[in-house]
Amino acid sequence: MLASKLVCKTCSQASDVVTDAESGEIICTNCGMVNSNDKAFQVSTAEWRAFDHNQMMDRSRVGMPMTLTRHDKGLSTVIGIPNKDASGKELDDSMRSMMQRLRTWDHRIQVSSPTDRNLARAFQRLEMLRGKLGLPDNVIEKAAYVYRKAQRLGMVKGRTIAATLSASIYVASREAGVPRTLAEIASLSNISHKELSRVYRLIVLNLDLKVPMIDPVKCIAKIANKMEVSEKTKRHAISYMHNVVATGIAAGKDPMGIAGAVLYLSCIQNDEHRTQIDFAAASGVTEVTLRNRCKELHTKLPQLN
DNA sequence: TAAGATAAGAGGGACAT
DNA sequence: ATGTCAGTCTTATCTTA
Repeated sequence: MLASKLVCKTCSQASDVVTDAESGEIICTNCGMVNSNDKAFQVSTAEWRAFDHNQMMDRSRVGMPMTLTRHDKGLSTVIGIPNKDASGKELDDSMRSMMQRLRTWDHRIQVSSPTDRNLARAFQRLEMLRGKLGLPDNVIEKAAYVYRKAQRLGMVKGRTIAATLSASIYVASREAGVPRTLAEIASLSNISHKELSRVYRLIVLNLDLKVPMIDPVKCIAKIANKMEVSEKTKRHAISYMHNVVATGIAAGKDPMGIAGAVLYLSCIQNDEHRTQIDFAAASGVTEVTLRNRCKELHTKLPQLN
């Protein structure tokens, strides 16, 4: 357990907040509020205030910020390589060999349990995928959190780390409202779409998550950026999409398919000629699906076409 | 060459057994 | 737990303009 001073948003007290070292859950010691993310708390700013350089140096808290994306949450210390003592003098032979033994154990203790080894490997992979997928830090942290929980529930057993991790990333990006499709994540992490979606459903089920619907308006923005359509068309498409969502046509359909169709029709209306093939590729659906969505929009919302 | 149509097949959710 | 069914999406192929 790690303790720090935070302001709980539930009881508004600057109380001691305890972080569960296992799950990363945050507990307010004043009102007992348990939260799975730190949005319910804000860092108490009072003790950070500094009015001159000396105070600032005095009050700065050194060290890396805590992160869930390392198996030890980035809190461990490591015995360094140079064989020198604190004053910079070379160590004698017996001390030198002792430090070597300590280094060995230092390393063994840090990544010792099977759980830690698993997490270490998973987060190594997470770091690799972060760049490929272009995901912001909050999504990565969230993914690490979801993975820890899944791991604790024994869900990685019998499955690959890669699949569970990728599913965690998908969950995290959905929750953060960053549109990434299952297919995108699957192909970048070299897992089959099928396996990924299976693990994803399992995680949602076992962790009892309520993953929000992907915002179709965000999908519009994503496709529009890829296709480099004009600002005017984009705005047209977004207002169009609001109408579509209001009628409930979008329910049960792939939001990327809908977004692609809406954007395609908006382009036609604004005399921007693009092919269905291009839109299908940018949306990650087939032309047929795109056409079907277009047809539905034509029949169900004729006043907007 | 782009768009439209059709058919077969896969995978998953809802529901009953 | 297992099977069935309706609905969705994909792939492949052919036709139309």
